[in-house]
Amino acid sequence: MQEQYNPSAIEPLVQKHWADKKTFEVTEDPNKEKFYCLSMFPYPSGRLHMGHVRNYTIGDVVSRFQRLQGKNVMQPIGWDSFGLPAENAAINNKTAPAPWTYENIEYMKNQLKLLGFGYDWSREIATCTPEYYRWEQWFFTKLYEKGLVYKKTASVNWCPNDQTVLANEQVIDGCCWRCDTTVEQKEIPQWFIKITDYAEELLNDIDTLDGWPDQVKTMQRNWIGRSEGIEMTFKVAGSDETFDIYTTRPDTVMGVTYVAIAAAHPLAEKAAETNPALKAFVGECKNANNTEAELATMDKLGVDTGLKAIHPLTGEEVPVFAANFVLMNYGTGAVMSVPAHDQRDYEFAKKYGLNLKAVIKPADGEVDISEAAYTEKGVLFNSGEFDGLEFQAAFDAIDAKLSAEGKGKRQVNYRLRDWGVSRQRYWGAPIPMVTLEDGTVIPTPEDQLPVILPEDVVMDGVQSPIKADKEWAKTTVNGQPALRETDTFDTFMESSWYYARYCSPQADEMLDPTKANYWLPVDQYIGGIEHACMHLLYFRFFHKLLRDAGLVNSDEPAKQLLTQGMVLADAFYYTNEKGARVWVSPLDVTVEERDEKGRITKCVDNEGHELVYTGMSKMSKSKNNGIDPQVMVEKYGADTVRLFMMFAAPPELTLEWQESGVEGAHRFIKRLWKLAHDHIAAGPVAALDVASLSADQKNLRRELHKTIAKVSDDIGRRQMFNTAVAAVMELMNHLQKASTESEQDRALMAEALSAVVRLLYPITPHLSFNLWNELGNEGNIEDTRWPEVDEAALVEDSKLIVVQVNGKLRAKITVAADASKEEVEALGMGEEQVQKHTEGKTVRKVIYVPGKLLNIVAN
RNA sequence: GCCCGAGUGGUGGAAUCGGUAGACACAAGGGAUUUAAAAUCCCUCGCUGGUAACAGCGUGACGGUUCAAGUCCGUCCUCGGGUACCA
Repeated sequence: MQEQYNPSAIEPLVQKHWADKKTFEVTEDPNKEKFYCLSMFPYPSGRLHMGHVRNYTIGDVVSRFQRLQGKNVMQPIGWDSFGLPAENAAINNKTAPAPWTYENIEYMKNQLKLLGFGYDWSREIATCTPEYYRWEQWFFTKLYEKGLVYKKTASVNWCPNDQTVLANEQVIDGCCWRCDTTVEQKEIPQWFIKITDYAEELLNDIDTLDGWPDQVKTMQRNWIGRSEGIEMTFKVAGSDETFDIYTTRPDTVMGVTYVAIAAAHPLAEKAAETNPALKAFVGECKNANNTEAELATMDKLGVDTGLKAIHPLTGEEVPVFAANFVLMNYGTGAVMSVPAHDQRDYEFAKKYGLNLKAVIKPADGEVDISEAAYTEKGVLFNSGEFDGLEFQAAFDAIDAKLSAEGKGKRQVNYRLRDWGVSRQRYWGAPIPMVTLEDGTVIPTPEDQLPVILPEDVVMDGVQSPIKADKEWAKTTVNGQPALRETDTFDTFMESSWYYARYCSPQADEMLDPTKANYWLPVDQYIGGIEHACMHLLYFRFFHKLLRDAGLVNSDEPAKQLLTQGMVLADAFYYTNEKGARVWVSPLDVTVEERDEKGRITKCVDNEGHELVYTGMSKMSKSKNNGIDPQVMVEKYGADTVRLFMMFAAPPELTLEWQESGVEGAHRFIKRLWKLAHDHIAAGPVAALDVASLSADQKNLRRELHKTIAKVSDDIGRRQMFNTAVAAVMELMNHLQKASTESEQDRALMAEALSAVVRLLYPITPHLSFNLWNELGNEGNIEDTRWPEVDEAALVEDSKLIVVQVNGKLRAKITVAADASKEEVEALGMGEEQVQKHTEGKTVRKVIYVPGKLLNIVAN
């Protein structure tokens, strides 16, 4: 054994061993409990970043821990390889998206291997290959046949200068990111999948996701947004036209003083024909960006259409406004407005001089709407026959009346909208639909799948190559000429079922149900919280679609979910002669001065520029503060990088990259290596005889077994890897101070080191792989079992009791483990500090938490 | 705007079910070792007062519940994630 710890010597050898022995390749084994551990697969952007390293280290820790629990662990990896960045990179580098993507995959694959992740590489998939996306295309045609797919027009961001569709990300302050032209909205036909058919089940089944964080479950519930309300019909005065509105506050319906309709509503468009001001407004609204954030924060504008609507209950006529905050695509395209009881309506009414009519008041007082709307639920007044009713009674009564008159009905609505899967981009899976000469649209027949995306293309930066090449779309279906769909799928399609494909990655069908049902559901899924609503909802939705297609037999795709936080780093800049900020990589920064607390007060870069330190921010290109994992692995070794990542923060919080912390992790590993080396160098060890241990030895052994219990719980149940590492560090501090003189001292050290090496194995597998054999153990550490707790070693003869007076700590006493409350109280009262603080007071109450705390309440 | 989180020493964080606030690290300061340095090892380290014993204060802010609150409740502030075509 080498005296010095040298990761660059051991890590490649261990990695080669894993590759040669195919240690992590697994097959279905009905005799073993399975464990499917899945990390969200990466987009092959070029190089691994620290966010990936964090995600995959967590996955590897869980996988290796479960393996030592004796389970049949599958941990696959692949590439989410369709997407927008490949198109941009292709344009910039004058190449095509495919070769750029495949090169990135090769590079990043090597980086993953350097980090020592225990993947079953035989299951690797890339979603941009026809072998993968053909089944997605096939499945889409099956959904179409089931009636779960439909086509409708929907708006996209359109740059009139580039003649191209832009993603939301490519629209900056309403303008094209490339040419700065004002972006317009354009209605085009697109494909949708009816996720709303599953809204109720997706909502209800959240209750079964016991292993998911409450945070994610709450976000999904709100995203689906079930509401109960009433849909009612308004007539347009002096015409036969009607329109519907939906409200969750039917109790306020008597307070309606106007209605608002979308600018794109047929009624508004018709009225605009004879109303120039309205026509101008309708035109403006067409070009407004319609992201939710923008809609909610923009100025609420409207124009009177001149139309009057007839209130379905009072028969009164109220004005109809066209408004920019009502969208034709969402809901019915019209809303009733109750300015007295809705803040948005209140502000709108004040702006346009519309009436307010208060109809709800608090049960115990009067309503005041002089400053703001009264939005609480209360008691109805000013509402004729409904006066005096409370919310639910009013809801029921108004529903009954509207239903009886055929003017409305009770309805459950969802905020969730159907999933638009069409993208007007090249680098994605072609949507397998064709249009026949007579205009009929049908799915691509199964024997013509996959619809292959050509890879040898030239990106002109404007149009998708399969749209630019007019020949590509031409095909023949059932002997008739036909045109292929040239839109591609949203890349969320690929990431919605990859977890199932991993179970049978080479199957000549979408998936092999026998294999899928062995491995699924995923036992542990790990990824960023940013996916809480979209990816994780599509993922759950797709699983139900697979189930209803008879391909899997479970209801949910993943039992347990862990959402990891971001990775931040220090950011520094200086201002150059032109006044621009030049961001300097933290690796090129030298700290010259610190204040008395150790805070940075002066730092410079390699060229001597004095820098401004801006604190921690998310690792990004724009701030030049990304730390390359590969550089860190080369400098410290993979085990150190992994250990630091797991130790620096709990997995769900943001993690601050501190190189001094990495050095600390490295020092710890070196201390362990030295302790093991010195122990081994001292020669053979006798068997441990627990009965003969001294008091000190017993205490040390208790620390050891407490640590085993804590680390097992921290990794296995709590997923607090940081405290698991801290516990091992604490144990190591004890071990380093322990005597090694007697035979039993050394026997105890052998037990401890063999346990420590296994406790750290999930986090530092290369180190543990080595030390396991160096310590004289036969076989590979992968085939051993997690250390067991000796309950007998945990027993304590005495307990430390905290003594408080009125909740303030005054003394600590040690009592026999089986001491009674009376004995503890007597001992506690006898303490000098307790006497002092109870002097002249009467003891009112004594609270005793057995084995822990005594609180004496006195005044 | 709306939905969801987070906020604890100089710093990252710990405190698992309401019961000792600051585990474990990092940084800083002091010391040992060394010709010297690196490395390593030892000590100190929330704030205020005090030589000390000790006392008071202290978990974003302000209130509340409780024998006891970082933890529960209410109001607010700041930062982060999402907001349906970034992945």
